[in-house]
Amino acid sequence: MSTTTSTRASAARERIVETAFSLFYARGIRAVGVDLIIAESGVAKATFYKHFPSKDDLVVAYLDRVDDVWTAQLKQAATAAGDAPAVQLVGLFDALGTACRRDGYRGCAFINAAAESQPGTPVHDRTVAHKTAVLSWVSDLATQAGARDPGGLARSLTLLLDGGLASGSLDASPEAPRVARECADALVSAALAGRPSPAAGR
Amino acid sequence: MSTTTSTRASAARERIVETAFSLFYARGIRAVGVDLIIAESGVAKATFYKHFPSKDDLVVAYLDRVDDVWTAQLKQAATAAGDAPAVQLVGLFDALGTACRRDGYRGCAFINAAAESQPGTPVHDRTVAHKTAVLSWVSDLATQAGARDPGGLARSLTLLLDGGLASGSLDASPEAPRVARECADALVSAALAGRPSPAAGR
DNA sequence: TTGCACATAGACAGATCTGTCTGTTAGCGT
DNA sequence: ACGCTAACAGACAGATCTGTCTATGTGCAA
Repeated sequence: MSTTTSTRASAARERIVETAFSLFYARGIRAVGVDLIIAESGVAKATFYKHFPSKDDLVVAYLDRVDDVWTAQLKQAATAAGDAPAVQLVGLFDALGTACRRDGYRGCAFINAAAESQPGTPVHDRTVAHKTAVLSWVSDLATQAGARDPGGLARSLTLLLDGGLASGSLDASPEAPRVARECADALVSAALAGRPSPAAGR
Repeated sequence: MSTTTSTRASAARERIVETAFSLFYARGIRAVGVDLIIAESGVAKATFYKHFPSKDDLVVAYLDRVDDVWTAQLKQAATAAGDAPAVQLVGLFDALGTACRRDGYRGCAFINAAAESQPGTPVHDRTVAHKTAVLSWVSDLATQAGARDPGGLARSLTLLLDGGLASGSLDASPEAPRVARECADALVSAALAGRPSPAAGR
């Protein structure tokens, strides 16, 4: 087992991805050159290109990192709200509020990346995959909650979530996440009306 | 009166803005160089820089153009749906469906532009101004409709709209706009429950 | 000790991008 | 007929960006 190797490789690679995470998000992907990332992460150019044969490879790694982080925050917010799926569907919106409040918040990294890439490219595909994964997770939750139309409810909620993510950076007020959460609450309640049992129906 | 002058000036300027409109939207702002716009619009470089001293000036003109077009489409969809404000609040979502169906659709030009610019710059400010204007228009409509909480309703609806605009480009299915519209319908009905009169209440 | 895998340092090529500058051409009003 | 203004054509400077290449250093294992 090449523990030593991969550990050492990780050190440089990890620094690169970490730096890319900050810079790409804060300034945009095209606005940040590899030279800056190399300088900022204190890595040699050859090392950089050994780990990431092209800039796009790093961008993909960046998006994978964002996916890990954001998905974890969503799930954490959901479970923190309670055990019942219906409660979790609303609770996940707390992650939105937390994200928008963080300073340096600049919207959804995926939507931003999609804005800078063409459909059909690996980078753009990553965005689609992420949004699909979130939708499917919310859909499962809606099914477990016993919603009348789980797919439709999930779609509505993710629409609201994406809207909140997009608006949050254009609007200093904390109103957007709050309204999104309240709105989600109303939608979930409506979708569950008449089947208030904690366990899924039938 | 310099009618002649401004008419002539318009010809070149108009071609530039029109070209920028297509290219910036389709490929992203940073991805399109001024050289390409100059070539594509068949204009001399000196002429370009006479009308737009810097690329950013053109980007601002581009966003102003998008604002005109999109705002008109929203209002057209709203009035086409009917005269009652409550109906218009839902009807405006038809513009979303139409936009998403157009091919080459690549999300909201403003959100995309914001993704490529820094807060505090003229370009970014344009985005904020646009979103603020839409919110305020929807808010007026909600007030006229006699909604319980016009501001909150307007916020919810624009959240849904932005979410639809963002998701629409990541998701080939026409489901997002449809769900957004249905969801808007539910929200408007809920906000108006108990005051079904076409004229605002009290 | 010798070799190997990984890292550093930084010069370099080639493309591209923004913005400037020079010189020429065409239409319009006086 | 003349001059003004806008437009055209395109070379040029300077910066920046991606990606390659050479030369060197370092720690671990056999």
